[in-house]
Amino acid sequence: MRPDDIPAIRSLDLFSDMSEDSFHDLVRGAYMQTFPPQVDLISEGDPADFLYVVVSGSVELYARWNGRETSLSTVRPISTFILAATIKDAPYLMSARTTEKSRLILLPSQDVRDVFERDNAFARAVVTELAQCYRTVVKNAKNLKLRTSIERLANYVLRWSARNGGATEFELAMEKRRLASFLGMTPENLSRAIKALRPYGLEIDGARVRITNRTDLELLAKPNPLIDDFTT
Amino acid sequence: MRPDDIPAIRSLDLFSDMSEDSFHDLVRGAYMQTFPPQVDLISEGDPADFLYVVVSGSVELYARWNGRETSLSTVRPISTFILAATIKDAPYLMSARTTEKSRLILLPSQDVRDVFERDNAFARAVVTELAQCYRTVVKNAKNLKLRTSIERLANYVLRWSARNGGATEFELAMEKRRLASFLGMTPENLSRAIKALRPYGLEIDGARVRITNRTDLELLAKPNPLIDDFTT
DNA sequence: CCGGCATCTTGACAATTGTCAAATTCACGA
DNA sequence: TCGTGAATTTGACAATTGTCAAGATGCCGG
Repeated sequence: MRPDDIPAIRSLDLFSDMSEDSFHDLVRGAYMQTFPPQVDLISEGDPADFLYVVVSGSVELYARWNGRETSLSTVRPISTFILAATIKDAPYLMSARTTEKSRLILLPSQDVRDVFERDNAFARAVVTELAQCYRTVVKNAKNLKLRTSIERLANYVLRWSARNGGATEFELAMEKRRLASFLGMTPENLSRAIKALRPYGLEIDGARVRITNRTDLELLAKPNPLIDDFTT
Repeated sequence: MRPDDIPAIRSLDLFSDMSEDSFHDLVRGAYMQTFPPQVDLISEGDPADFLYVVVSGSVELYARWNGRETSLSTVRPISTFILAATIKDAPYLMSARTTEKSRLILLPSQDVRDVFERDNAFARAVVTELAQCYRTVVKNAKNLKLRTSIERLANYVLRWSARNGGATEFELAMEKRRLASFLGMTPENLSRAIKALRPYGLEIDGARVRITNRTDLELLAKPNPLIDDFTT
């Protein structure tokens, strides 16, 4: 593991409060690895051997059933994924693959569980992290069940605009195929949703997003902090 | 609070490991209350003033947006709800109402957070509980995104059959309107889904469920532990 | 036991979303 | 720069799901 990655992950909320000893125990058995794009990291159903930390690049979490596949989330630096499976020592519920060249840290799950048992500050940090994850998935479920695909797209764009400091123009963070899957629709349907939103003040040309009329777009999207605000 | 409710909630995984002192601190400020059916307990967006424990009856967690409403889960005895909001001191993401006459324990959130800070065993129990909640919602999201409404119904029935010890005949645990909402469809669509499953070995007459051909039903439902097994 | 009301079911229809095939655009390596 | 293959878009169509209205059923209180 590169020496300069240590302070980077140490500063994560999940690891910042724990004792120096515990942190040392955690990273002692860890290793860092760089993966090319589109590499399968884990497969749903596998035992949770590692807790992963995305240091650079990005990782897609997805799931399969009966020949169908859906994208559930994208993990960006610097954060961890599959913490719940690691702590519970349960099989992964989601598969993971890199979407681009990515540097990952792999922490052996047994070490994570050992430190979790010993270090109280770490145990509390895990709570905060899991509570955050839980609330994010609940918001996701609300988004899926309460909104049509056009509404989901409109709100997705507004969320990313907010994340970019309220920018009117920015780039899509993933290819459209993946975005469609994440939003719970087909790529064809996403194309049509994009066209349908043009009269409501949204233009997407390639990866370029332009909000031409925020008022109209918000009137249609009706963004709601209890679904769209990913800070609370 | 009735004296005989104390051992009942003390035996919950969430409370069983904590110190006697901590438990006492927790229940000292708690109060127990019995509510009639269809009483609104909390509303999404409200500050998380209490952690709730369902002692008897049942509570529906639901959410609203833009005039639409969807049922997200049903909490049955004995378990808690809205633990994540309580710990994070964040607004509720879901509303809650009793579905029947229910006895609930209300633990002031501040007390829960205080004990969480002090009692390490409790902090770890919270982790286990939250990890469980998280994985349940993830399974739910997979169910919604990967399956059609008919498949969701078929798997719902098989899950409840399993929960009833593999029974071939049992009663629906909620009215159809609520079930439809939970499964992400309209009541009309649920009616049709029920009819569509008759040739596949499922009969639902009123609240009575009869699996007449488990093989065919499973062939259609393709149940999967990574979506349908609520024990892992 | 009956009436009234909510739930559930059904039919007809509309909207949404998915599927398939073909055309077009785009990105990347030779 | 060009060619190749993947991604995206479009059109035509089908399947799924929702909406509305009406009728049937079931439950509860008087």
